[in-house]
Amino acid sequence: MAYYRPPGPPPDPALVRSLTQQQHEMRQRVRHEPLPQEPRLIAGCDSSFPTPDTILSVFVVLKFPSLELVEKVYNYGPVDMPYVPGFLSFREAPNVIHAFAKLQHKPDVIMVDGHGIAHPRRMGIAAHLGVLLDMPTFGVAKQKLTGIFQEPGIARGSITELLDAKSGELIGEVIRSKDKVLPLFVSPGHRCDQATATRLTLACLKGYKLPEPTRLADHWAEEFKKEVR
DNA sequence: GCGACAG
DNA sequence: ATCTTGTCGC
Repeated sequence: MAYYRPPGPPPDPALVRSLTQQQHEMRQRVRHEPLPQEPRLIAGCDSSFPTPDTILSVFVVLKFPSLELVEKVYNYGPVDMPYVPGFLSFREAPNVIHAFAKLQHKPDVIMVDGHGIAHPRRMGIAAHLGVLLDMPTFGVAKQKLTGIFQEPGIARGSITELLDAKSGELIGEVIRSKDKVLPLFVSPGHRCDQATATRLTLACLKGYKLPEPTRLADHWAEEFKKEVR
């Protein structure tokens, strides 16, 4: 845990206002609903940074529910936007979109490494990408960004709700994906609902803390990183 | 006023 | 996210 974080360069107030406005507008386009049909292909998405100013985004596509890997692609490019909590998508989405375009097999749903609506303005990167790609998406994050919750039981499969501290609104679910490991934060992005996000996450567990789509995207991000260095 | 703060 | 060794527990 990061108990203390040294102060980084202060984010430009004007930029933050602009990005906040963009999120409010995009939020109006988000829809929550079940998938039209059971997915045949599920994708995993993740990004890494080979150097401080370059980003490498990865997409893996797996058959569902067998979880057999059918494709993996990546895109590598420069990053301009700095990291500001709550505005991660503006820094990563552009490159992620380019990686998605390289896929030969378009998935039925995308599992994103990060939050869906479990975000201050309900626009985490999973929701953001869902709107831009007009694809069903949901987020699986390793750390909480916002909300309150009770610690789920230590047994794999235990689940508790992630609620907005002020309104009490359900913004996600906290899932113990493996015995005794820190829980995951799962929330719908776009064209997906909480029940589906949680169900698919559980269906993609293979004994590791991370579900296969995200775990493999993470793995290949490390492998591809060697190629661009 | 005091914390919290995805990747 | 990224930089990093040894170490604890199943």
